Amino acid sequence: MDYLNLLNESQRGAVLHTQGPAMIIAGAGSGKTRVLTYRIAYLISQGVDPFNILALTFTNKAAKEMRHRIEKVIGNEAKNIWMGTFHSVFSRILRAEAEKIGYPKSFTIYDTDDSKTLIRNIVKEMNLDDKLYKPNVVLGRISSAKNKLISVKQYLNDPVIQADDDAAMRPKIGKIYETYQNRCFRAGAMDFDDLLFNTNVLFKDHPDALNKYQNIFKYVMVDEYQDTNYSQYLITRKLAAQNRNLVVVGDDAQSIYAFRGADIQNILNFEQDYPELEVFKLEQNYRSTQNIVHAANSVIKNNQAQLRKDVFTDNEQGPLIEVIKANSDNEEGKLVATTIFEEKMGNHLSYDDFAILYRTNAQSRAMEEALRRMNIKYKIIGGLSFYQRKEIKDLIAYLRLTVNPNDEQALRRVINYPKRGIGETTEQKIFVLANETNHAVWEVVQNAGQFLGNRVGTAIENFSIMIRDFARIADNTDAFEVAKHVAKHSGIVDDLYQDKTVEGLARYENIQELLNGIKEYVDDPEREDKSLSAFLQDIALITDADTKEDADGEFVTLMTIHSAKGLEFKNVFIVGMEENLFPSQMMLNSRADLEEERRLFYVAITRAEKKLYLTYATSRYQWGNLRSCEKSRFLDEIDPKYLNFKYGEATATGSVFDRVVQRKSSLVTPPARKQVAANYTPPADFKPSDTSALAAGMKVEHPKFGFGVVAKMDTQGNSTKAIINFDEVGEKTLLLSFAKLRIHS
DNA sequence: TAGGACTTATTTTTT
DNA sequence: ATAAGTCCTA
Repeated sequence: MDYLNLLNESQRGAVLHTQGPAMIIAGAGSGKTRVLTYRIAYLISQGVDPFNILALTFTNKAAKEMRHRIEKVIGNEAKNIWMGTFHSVFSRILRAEAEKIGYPKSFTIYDTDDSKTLIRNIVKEMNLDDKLYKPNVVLGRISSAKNKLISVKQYLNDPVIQADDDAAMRPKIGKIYETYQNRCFRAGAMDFDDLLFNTNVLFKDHPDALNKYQNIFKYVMVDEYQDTNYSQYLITRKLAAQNRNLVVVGDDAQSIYAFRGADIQNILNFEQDYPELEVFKLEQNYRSTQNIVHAANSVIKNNQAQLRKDVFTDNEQGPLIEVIKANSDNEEGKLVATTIFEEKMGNHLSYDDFAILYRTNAQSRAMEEALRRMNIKYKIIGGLSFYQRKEIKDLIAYLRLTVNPNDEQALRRVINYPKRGIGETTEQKIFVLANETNHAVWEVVQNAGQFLGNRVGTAIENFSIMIRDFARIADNTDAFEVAKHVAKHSGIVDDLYQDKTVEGLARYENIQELLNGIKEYVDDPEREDKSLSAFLQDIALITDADTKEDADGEFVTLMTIHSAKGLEFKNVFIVGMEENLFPSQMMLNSRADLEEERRLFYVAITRAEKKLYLTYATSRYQWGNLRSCEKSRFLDEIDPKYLNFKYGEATATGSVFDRVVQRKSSLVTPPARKQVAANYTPPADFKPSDTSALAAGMKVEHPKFGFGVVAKMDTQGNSTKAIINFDEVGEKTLLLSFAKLRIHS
């Protein structure tokens, strides 16, 4: 039990609290994770079965790390603790209980793209204005309803909600929500919010199931409690209702997910629900220097809404925070890269000691370029993840369809990829029929022969046979064997192999990498369920931030501030400290929004252990054109006694001006544009000739291109092309079966 | 039906 | 800048 000696008084108090509700208010860097891990270790040492402990974290990464640390203290038993994100834990539970609420066991999890595409389809089907009903807006509305546990029925019957939507000129959102929900259900699919929503449904409608999990999860712990939404709050409240052993850990100053429905109110609710609760405040920061902690405090005190808390540290004072001004986003990148290089060399540091944090993913570009130029190894967390690449999504769509043929979005994606002659018209027919008869699309596909022409009918028939064949294989083998088979027999690999360009090769390799990943998945000796269905369930909830920590060598880490939460680095650069960027333009409209941005800044500052750099540029490219920028108001909120100002040297070479001049001059000579077809008007009596005997040297007339001479004939299989030199528009290659030509010789 | 040219929105953050 | 969606032509 010697680890108890490593804790300060309030930390120890929290660890030793084993029975009844508790709230731990943990300031940044106050040893929160340490408390959580020791508390779990302590529980187990007191005889609690690890199977009875549920620890909910915010990211998979946090869960993995915590499990690691507990393992170090208590060994293998740590594997038996239920630990993960809300989404992953409850999707596992839903998988086991799906049939109780009318979903198939192998339900699909729709990602945000699937949801948006579906909404786009629905808006179109309903003949609504897609300018008004943008997928983002509609999905946001639906999502926030679900996070508040507002069902379709409640949504449609709530006059306040209707008034809101009316006022926003979007009265039909309720109807879209209804259709969306029906379509998801019909497809056997849940979106991210449904995972939590349906867990609530399960617990509400099936007391036996609730009871079962109440008995399993005798000890419940929630990390990052300030970021939970109502739906999550209710799940934990229900689970803990019997044993009341609920411990939450949070820091109101680090609440940065209100945009996703997180509700600070949950902390206040917590105190009402459990009047007997014990509160522990962890206020000593062990992570950062005095300068950093004080600077962070001076920022956060500009917020009105906060629980007062005094974060302090006994650490050294440390160097001042550097503020660096650059003339452009590229120069900003250059300054960051050179600073990293010099710091590393001068102080014998590792690249692992550096992180570059930004507000938006788009900012990574300039940083990457600069780092690459200096040969500094880096790793980007987040952004477009591996699983969002087209070729990966294509293969995954086949796999999803294999497991759940009703998966509408997957079907749409691959029904005609690779090309198999099932065009848009046919696709429309199928979907319309499915909607009219309220059948799953797959039913329609399987009976497609009855209402389609021979040719298309056969194509669909073959497609359907192929998928059923995949499904049969999936029943008998593990995820890797199926995936390998599918990659080959779906035609994806062949299709990519055709493409010999660099990008094509990369896509081909990505497929290989996905297959490797699946192989690794099934080879994991601790993996119990190696089915394709289990694999799909798992990857649906994985983000790039969680994937492989391929530790080959040291590297600088680049990520958004949001994904940096919970992490720490010796040296941190917060880049893009500019108005409209950080704070984001979208967050300037209300005090609450601005305060969330400020908390985000607070989170960013407190990631740093030793040294912090804040950089901004006076101009930056946005959507392809140059904008000038002002430095962020947040810079002025830091007490200047903690700051040291530095300016990027605006040298004659490489400054932003060169680039402007360059851009301008390239505009002077507009890029050679392809000649547009001359507006040749054919004579009234124009009549295409029989072109079967067309040959090189013949003179022809085209209704649009005018007169020309056949340069060359090119027959490949059953398609014949003619390469013709037209007098007006130059050389054109025309497919003979389509081209209307009159022969003039 | 397929492929290319053209248009349009997107950049706030994530499970 | 870029990607995705739409329109047009053969």
